[in-house]
Amino acid sequence: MQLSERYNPSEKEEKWYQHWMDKNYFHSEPDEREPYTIVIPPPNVTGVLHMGHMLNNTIQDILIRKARLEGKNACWVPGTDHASIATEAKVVKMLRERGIKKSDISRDEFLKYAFEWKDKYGGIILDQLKKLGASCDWERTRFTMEDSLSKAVIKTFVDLYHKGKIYRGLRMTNWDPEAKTVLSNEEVIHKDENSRLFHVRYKVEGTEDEWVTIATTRPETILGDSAVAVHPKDERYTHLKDKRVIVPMVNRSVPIIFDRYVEMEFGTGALKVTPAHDMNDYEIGQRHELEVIDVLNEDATMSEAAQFYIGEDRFVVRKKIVKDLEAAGHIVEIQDYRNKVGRSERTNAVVEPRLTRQWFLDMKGFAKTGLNAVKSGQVTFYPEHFWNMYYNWLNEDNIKDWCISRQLWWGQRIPAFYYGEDLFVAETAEEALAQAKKKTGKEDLTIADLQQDEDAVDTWFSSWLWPISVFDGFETQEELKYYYPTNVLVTGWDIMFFWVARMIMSGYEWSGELMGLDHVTEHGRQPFNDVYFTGMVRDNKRRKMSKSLGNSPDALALIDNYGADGVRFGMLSSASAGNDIVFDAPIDPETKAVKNESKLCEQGLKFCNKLWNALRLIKELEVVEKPVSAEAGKVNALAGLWFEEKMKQTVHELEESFKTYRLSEALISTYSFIWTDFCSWYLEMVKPEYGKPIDRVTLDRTINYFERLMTILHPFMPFVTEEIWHLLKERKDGEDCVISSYPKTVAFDKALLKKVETAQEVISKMRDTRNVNGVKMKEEIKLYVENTASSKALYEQEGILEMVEKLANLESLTFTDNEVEGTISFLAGTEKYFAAINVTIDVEAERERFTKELEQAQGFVKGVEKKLNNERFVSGAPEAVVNKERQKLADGLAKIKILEESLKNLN
RNA sequence: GGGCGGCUAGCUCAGUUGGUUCAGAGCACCUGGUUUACACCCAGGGGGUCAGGAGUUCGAAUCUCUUGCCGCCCA
Repeated sequence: MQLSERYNPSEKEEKWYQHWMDKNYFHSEPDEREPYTIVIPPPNVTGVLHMGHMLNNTIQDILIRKARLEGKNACWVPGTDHASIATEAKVVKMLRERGIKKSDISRDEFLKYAFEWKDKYGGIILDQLKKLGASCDWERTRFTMEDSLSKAVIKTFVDLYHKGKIYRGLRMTNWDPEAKTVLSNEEVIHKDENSRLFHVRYKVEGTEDEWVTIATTRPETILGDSAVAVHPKDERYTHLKDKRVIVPMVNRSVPIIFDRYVEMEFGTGALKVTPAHDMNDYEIGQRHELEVIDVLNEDATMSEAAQFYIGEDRFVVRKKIVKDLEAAGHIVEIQDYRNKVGRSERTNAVVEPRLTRQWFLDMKGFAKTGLNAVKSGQVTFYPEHFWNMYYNWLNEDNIKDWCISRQLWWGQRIPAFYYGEDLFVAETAEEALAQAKKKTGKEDLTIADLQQDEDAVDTWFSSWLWPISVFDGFETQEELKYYYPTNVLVTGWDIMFFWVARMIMSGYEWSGELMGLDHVTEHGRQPFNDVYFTGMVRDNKRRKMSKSLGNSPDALALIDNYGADGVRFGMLSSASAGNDIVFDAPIDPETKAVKNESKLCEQGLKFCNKLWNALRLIKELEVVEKPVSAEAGKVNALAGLWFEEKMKQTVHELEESFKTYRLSEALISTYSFIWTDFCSWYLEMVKPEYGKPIDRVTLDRTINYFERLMTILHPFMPFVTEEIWHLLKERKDGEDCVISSYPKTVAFDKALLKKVETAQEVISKMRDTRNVNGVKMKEEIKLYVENTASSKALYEQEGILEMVEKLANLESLTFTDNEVEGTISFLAGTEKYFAAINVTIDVEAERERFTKELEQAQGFVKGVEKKLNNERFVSGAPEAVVNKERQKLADGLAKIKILEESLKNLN
């Protein structure tokens, strides 16, 4: 067979993905096997694949593919969430381009356009996941706005309302003036920004020239001031008790109030109070029964109540009012200042505190449940320390009620119906009507008399149901009972509050009601047993990679350049759980644009090529029935024995890594097992001399090992392993790597591994000796080993001697009882070797080398002796540790003896 | 202000209950090698006071305290 010189990912990957799809390998139906379930943290329907998705979904795919190989019923449910704010913005934009204003069309018409948009663009990210190799059950693809999932949202809303956990109230809320909707606290991102602190003086009422100076970063809100507050203990202001000041411009007389909230050290110690536009001022206002003057419209332009600048934007007004105040002599000082500014997570607009009437979910009980789920171990976090962040948010001192209503159309409409002052919450208008009739006694009421709430619920109020709703769990529990609790949720820690915490809450809220007490008592109420938090993908300046910063490489371009396998390797090899990863995509110094290049991904591609070349070696060998020589037979047999044990050892290590989600570690172990142990040692052992054939038994065994390696590597690099799997031998229909079987963990022969390791050390030392002395690898040389009990024991293992001869390219390896004249000696293990090298020996250099080694050995022995002479160590440490120390001492002493002899012989 | 995480080789990071010469990997670097599966390669090599200090222990990169710097979460 003729194989191309290099592995070419692009031509293979599409072919195999299609093959897996044709075979329907990713589809899962409940059966008698143990399930292994993952629900995807639904990406945003407006999203395109970015580095975070690649990391996150590579991890999920590794876990799900491994479970599949282990014979479990692996089910990975994909899908998207409807992302109300982001999508509504996109749809509004699309409409604008078509010359349609949102305000001119009805809610239903708008939704029609929105679904149209979603059908066109909403699946992009899922198609991109296929390029990455994600083995999702695509038949199960769900969307948070589809019927069944929407019904679940409505049902749970009504349920929570009747349980008394949802209420409606007038509160200070976070207003996004761009999206024109309220936000939850979690959707506001606070960051330090440069601003200015303005010191403005207000005249004390009834005086000619007495002033109180306040400090503010938001002078435009002065127009809505309804008091000036000072600290009751602030002596600078005690004389102003019961006095009033005049608010500049609007000339409103407002009281000077005394409130302990005021920080005396900050600014001038006097605080302007604007209850309508600041969370804290609102509270002060309530305490002192102050007037609430709302000077802003919903789009953050000045309202009629402001009296000035009506209809102008708040930031424009900020500049104008400073000028006008200055002209009127009110500005005392302007300082540069840094303060926290809250911006909308989605639109980046500066969030405006605003008094609005909204729906809230009472979080007290939920928070307790959420905490307990993790504390009790029913849900386990990886890495553990994320518990701290979780606790911090959920503990009763910090938890805030969740504002769940949004002033948007793209989302599930709140099932609340108003009739005058009365409110009816029901799953359908008909039910609400029935309630209304009962309550009012008016039998002739119709649906048209009821007014449904205009708002939609927060997107997260639908995605928190995801682990249940993707199985249609609120309608029928058959699938839910099989797949729930899911095994693991893989997500970035930045989404801990949005998803992780709330999914846990909803899981505990409804799993029992849905599946019955007996069922959840046995299987658990938690939506997932484990949570694997990934880190954020950052650039080399440690900034989070994002589209807006332009510092993220194009995910698909990376796949084009290195293959999905290469990219998966690159993503994962740098990603230990929970730690942020610095991705090495370089920046073009000229264009300043990020290049779609990566050293890590390149390493992945090179690895594919290494595998490919190992395959080429095997495929191009000529085969005979018997080994070409007795020596070859012995080496091949040893290679087989050894590699079998080495594989068992590696599988054991991998299992340990997987258990605690150390996937990066697992990949590196697999990589070095294949590259170093298989290619550099095993294949070199069994590889025939140039032009010679290989015997069939060895070749078959080698193919068998290679095949098992492909299964082990498959979860990490699915495409190249499938390709090689098929080229290794003829396969029957359906005999594919993706569904092959993963090796089980079994005990392995440590003694044999140790012997081969020692032989490898001899070979390395011999190679080094050649290197140092400038002896070519091709030149065969004679090597002697001192005849000792331990060297005898080593070479009693059949094949070791032949292995050393072959890989060190020796003419012979023989035992000797004496020092061999005119040779260069070296130590390997506790054995002394003499290499008959045809060079004049530099006695001084040799002496130096031995002396250095001797000093090292003496230092080592000294340390060990100190330990062993310590009573408390010998009696206190475990016996195994003490024995190891004794062995170390013996080995060290033997080494010293040899080195001393060598030095003596030099003289 | 409350809390969390990090500081280990030039760079990016591993190091699991303290115990093997435990100080490690990859990249980068240096030396040698190409008719031989692979130069996307092979064989070797150099390089670290484990941020500083103190403590616990027979024994500390690992546990405790403390100082410094960096990053993050919450207010």
